[in-house]
Amino acid sequence: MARVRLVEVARAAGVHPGTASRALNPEARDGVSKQTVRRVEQAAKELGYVPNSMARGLRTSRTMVVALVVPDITNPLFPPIVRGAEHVLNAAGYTLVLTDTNNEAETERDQVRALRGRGVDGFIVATARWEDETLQELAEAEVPTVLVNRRNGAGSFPFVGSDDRHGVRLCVEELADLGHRSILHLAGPPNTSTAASRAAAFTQVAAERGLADVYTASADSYSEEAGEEAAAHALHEHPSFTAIVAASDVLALGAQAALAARGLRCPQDVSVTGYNDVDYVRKLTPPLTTVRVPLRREGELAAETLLGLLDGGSSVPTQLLLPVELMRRGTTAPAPAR
Amino acid sequence: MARVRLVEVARAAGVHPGTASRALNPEARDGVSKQTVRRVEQAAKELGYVPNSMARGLRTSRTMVVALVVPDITNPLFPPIVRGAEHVLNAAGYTLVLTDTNNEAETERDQVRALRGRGVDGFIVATARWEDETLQELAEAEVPTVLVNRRNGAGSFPFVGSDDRHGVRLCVEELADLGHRSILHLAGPPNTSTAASRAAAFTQVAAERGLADVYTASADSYSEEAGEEAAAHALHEHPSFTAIVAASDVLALGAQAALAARGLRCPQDVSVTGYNDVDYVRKLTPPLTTVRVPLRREGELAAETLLGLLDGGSSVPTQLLLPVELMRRGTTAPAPAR
DNA sequence: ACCCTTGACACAATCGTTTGTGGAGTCCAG
DNA sequence: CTGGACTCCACAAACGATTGTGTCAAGGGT
Repeated sequence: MARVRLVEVARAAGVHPGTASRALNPEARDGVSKQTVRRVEQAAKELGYVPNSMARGLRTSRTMVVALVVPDITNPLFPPIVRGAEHVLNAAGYTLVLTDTNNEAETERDQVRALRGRGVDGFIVATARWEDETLQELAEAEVPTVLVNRRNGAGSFPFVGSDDRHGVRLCVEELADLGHRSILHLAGPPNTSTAASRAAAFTQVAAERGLADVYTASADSYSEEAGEEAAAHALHEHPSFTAIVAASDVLALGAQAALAARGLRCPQDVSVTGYNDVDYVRKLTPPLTTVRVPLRREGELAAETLLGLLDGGSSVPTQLLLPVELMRRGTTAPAPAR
Repeated sequence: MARVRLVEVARAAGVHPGTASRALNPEARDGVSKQTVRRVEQAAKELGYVPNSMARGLRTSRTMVVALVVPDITNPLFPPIVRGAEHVLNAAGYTLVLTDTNNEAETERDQVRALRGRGVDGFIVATARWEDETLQELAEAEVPTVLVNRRNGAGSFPFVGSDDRHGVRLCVEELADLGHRSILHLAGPPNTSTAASRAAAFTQVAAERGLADVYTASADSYSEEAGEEAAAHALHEHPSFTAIVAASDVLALGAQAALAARGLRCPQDVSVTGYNDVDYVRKLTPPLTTVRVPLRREGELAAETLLGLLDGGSSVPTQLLLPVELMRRGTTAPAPAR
């Protein structure tokens, strides 16, 4: 059963295809009589007409497709974002293509180029590095793009993220209130905005609270192994820490592994906080104290922002920071007496 | 900077667009001299020619896009599948669109229809129910489709999954070997193939091992809450169980919750096994004994199968069952003396 | 010397929409 | 009764590729 085309609908309604096209398109329905619109719609419904989006795309050069670029869909940070974005995109008639860059700048570049060739209308990018050539390409070509979760240095794109500084503040203050004076910040890889702003917030808040014995160690990536390694090294140098503020949940897990390796208990000996409140960390024992980030909402807002860009034209790049919340759980406790 | 079209490449190479098209297409390169092919390729590269996939799609009615349908990308079961599928699809020049049905049959139907309208070349479906109208529609329209993880009753599509029966056998035998005689099977929702085959395997193996006191309880969905409820109910009726074989990891978590609610410890009082070996269950305390399923491989194979369908035409529907492996961890222990 | 084959390319139709333009009809005012 | 002003629609040209069918020349066989 071949697909029914616009011509058939037009014939059934006794009008010219062009007229049928306008009748079906709410934007252009002005020049068509109500009568005709009804007849065409009727015919379309009866024949089960589904417009051929390639023909349409060819003519209008809009595909109604947007791409979402993530480093690794396996990382529980991203599925909620994907979900949120897909939800609002679908509602607006867009289709979401997901692309997983495997955390490699090169694959990312290739993927994005391929997608551009496919005529994708816009990008939501969750992989931004601080210096990011892919994003630069997109900027130069003026491809509608919005950044989510992380941003780049150039700052030429709208960005939807969360209030990193406040999140870290919550952690540090909580720990300070619990009596901790000697705190390690386990930061993310330096080429990411999240790592940078969280680290900056850490030193600032530590200073505000008069914490003198603080230190920042950077992990090479947002992975448990990198976290463990960085934490182990830092703990070796500065065994005095009684608390660790990790820049992400997986880093916190790495930190806990490093503590365990040194025979330190969490939270009795050393408190640990995570970041993101990824799905499962509340089920661990002890459940991880962490900062809840509204990931799904980020995805939704990123999509909405992109939609705005797509039909509204370009406005001033928005920078949207969603509020975060401290989830007090089992990995934080009063500083041990020494 | 407008995109360069085939005409421009042709002009640059001094040939007709039609010839340029053939020169660039490895399939049709026969009727073109090596000389010309080289000139055209050269020109294409210099001008940075990227074919307009909509124009091409309109003409060839192939979009080089396949859709992957998942119930909930937030469920850690699916990201590895997505990843595997995307990997092989990309390598073959295809683009993957992800669609999350939110576990609702109706959204699924709508999404699939919309995607069909978009001219998607094929589907990989991970949401199959035993009786599935969406799949029936796809079958009737003869849309290239392969099922992954779960299959439907009709069996009209190729399927890539894992050896459910063997996985359950491993669990039951392990528990029997540990001395358990009274085992509960916490099954998934009855309209899924995974639930059915795992439950069938359970009763079969239990019979083989001469286990008399066995019972199967079905959860309404693959969710922790449903698992807890079903397990709580079963434990209320049959307090004698010393082990639970859950049909999925999240169900196992639900079962553990139900045990805790009754004041029973795992594994000292009751052993529990999960299924799938989803990413984080090994980090729980105690780490979950479960069946490892090669999810990523499933995704890869599903994609390969679909590719075969797409250019090879239709062969006999394959049913591919990957081997599984028991991960002995902390939630299984010898049966307590009574 | 003639015809036929064959290789290499040009030509033009085609995929299914959208959209600028023109034309037929109607209505009302001058 | 004529001439605008409208309304509603038909016509046809795009969009950018692919592909069946010609065409032309060169080459080879007899």
